[in-house]
Amino acid sequence: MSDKDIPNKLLVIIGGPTAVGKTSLAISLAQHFGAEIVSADSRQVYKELNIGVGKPSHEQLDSIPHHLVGHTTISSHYSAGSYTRDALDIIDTLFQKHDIVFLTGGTGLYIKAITDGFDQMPEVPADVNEYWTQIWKEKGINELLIILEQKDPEYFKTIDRANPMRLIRAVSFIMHTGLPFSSFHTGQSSQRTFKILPIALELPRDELYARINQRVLHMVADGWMEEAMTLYPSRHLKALQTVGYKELFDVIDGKLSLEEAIPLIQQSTRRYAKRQMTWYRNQGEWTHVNANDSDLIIRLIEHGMG
RNA sequence: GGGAGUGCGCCGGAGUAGGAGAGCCGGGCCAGACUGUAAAUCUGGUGUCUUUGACUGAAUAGGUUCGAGUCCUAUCACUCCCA
Repeated sequence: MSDKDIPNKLLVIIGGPTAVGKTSLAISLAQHFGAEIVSADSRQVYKELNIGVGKPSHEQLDSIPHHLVGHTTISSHYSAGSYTRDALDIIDTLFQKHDIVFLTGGTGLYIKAITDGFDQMPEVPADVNEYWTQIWKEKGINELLIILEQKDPEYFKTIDRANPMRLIRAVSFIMHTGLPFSSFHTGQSSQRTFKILPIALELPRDELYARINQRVLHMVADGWMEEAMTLYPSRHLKALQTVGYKELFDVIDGKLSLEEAIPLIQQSTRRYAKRQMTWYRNQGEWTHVNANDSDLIIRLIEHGMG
């Protein structure tokens, strides 16, 4: 497909680390351009998670249509794969009535799946994954490495052999489908029928870290602890393997006081933000813009619309 | 005022019967990886320099010794006990 065949549809992506100000900026941009917002956040998808994941407020959600926020539940097996299907569906629908759609959120992999696409491959049922997770816990990482080396020597060569999550994924896939995992990694990127403008918001490190520290205090003041208590029975679900909730569950368990937990939550949030910044620096072609420079962003979008 | 103890790299811990170490464990921080758990998971670095190596370093200043982080003296800081 050549450039002239691509319809004049533009997906504006607002990325950047947590607490940089994506949510409110995306809302004002969407209002400015009369558009709607699709979220790309692996934790805001759950209806049970609110305060601690920085979900937009009711007021914000009412001010502009949002998609993929709180549309699933923590007991589902939601993943990057399910997200990709859901998001592409919604984006296509939105482009039927709009020329511009905003995609915003902090989950780099989810955004990458939209921009570059995933290779098509069969689904692996959750219980297969759980089975191999159990094997890993009981027998260790070597058990997985042995299988992988036998069944998919190609992938064995390239995989990070210290990373249990990746190994569990690969072995689960291979044992379920009977096919080598690597045979599905064609690396062919999907051709989208819309243009993409990826903007990564950034702030000086000191400023961002100060905002994070402040935001954690606000979340606690807004009742984060109470939210954590209602979710405590679900603490082993993967949706609850989330910055802050882990620490608050320790408070409920009596391992920490709330006063001790707060600096720890601020710390793990800063570490999370750092990992995100690494992603935006090194994954994909992002235009880096100061988070306060909305004028520049508007000009970039207008230019992108052609 | 008297007594006891402890002092090393961003922090905590372990260890050291004179042959050492820019060393160990954990944390922090910095940097990195990333195609279905991704707020997850994983990796590396963290005295200085001209970096396959070299140099400086164990509170500070001296001393003993072939050799001192380790022993001695003084000083400083902190902790505890007694007044």
